[in-house]
Amino acid sequence: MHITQHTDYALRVLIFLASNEHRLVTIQEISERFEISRSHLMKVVNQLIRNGFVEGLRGKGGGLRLARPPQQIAVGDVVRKMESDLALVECFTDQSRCLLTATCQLKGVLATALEAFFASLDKVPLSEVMGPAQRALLHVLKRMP
Amino acid sequence: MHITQHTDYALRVLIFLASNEHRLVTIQEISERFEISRSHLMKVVNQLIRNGFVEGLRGKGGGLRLARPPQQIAVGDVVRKMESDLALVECFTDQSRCLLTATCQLKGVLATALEAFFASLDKVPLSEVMGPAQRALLHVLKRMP
DNA sequence: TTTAAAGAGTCAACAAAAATGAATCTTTTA
DNA sequence: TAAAAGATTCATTTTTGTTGACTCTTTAAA
Repeated sequence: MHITQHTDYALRVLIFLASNEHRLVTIQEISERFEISRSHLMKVVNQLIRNGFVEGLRGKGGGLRLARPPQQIAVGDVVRKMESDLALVECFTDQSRCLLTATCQLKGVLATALEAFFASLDKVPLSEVMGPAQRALLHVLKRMP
Repeated sequence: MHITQHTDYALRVLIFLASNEHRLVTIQEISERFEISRSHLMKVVNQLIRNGFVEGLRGKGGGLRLARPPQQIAVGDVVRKMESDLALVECFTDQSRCLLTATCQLKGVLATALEAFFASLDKVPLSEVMGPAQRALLHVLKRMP
């Protein structure tokens, strides 16, 4: 049972962007801050952009920002979109050759459990994993003109 | 997000044993039935025995049987015991070097979701994943002297 | 209209984890 | 006491995930 580091990084990038909502942040900056190689991080960011969580502005003076306010981004959604392979066991796929398939109910039971996992994560918006200090900052900024 | 095939096999072995509660089943037989190598399956069975789900009787005429009736074995318990590494993300471990650690609440959120996953599996006893036909057989056998 | 700053994509190398099975050892009971 | 069962160890192979170099494309500022 693992979430790929890819997904882990994605969440951290989002948290970082949420903590810097008032400005554009470059991949360069994040890669330095998190001590991850730029090109590696790029792939993570890319997927975040393709999935509509982040807006990437190219060209001089460009950078990244959240596509929506952090209150409207559910952690569950991010994990679902970033984890490409959610087949918990072989028999989730079409080419299963498990000899119990006909009779066993395992697949449904595991699928239900996976839903429970995501349902739990869906309840949590990005703004709630940011940490108190950063969340407070978010409130202050909202009041500013 | 994956469960290892190891765990998958473990569940299948248990289902098979539950479907043959009235007799001893050898690893040999299971390996033939599931088309898995004997020595590989052995490791799975071994772990099942060490965790008290299965009783292994050695020597001539020996074999395997469930240590408890299938109604008393929760799927969640099996998965928990078979999956050795339940650290969803790096920061679950002690040596985490995530630079957000101090402030971010991700760890707790993911841990809660993982609990929800297992809570869902804990509700399901082995007897419920066996398939209707086999379960019916179980009832009949219970009534026999 | 050029240039530099940004993201996008491709590719190959590397590392870690999981799966597999051969060979050998131990226990036990018919 | 021999044969049938599980137990253990080890090495190999396969798969998956991680990493980063290199090159391409876009775009806004100078």
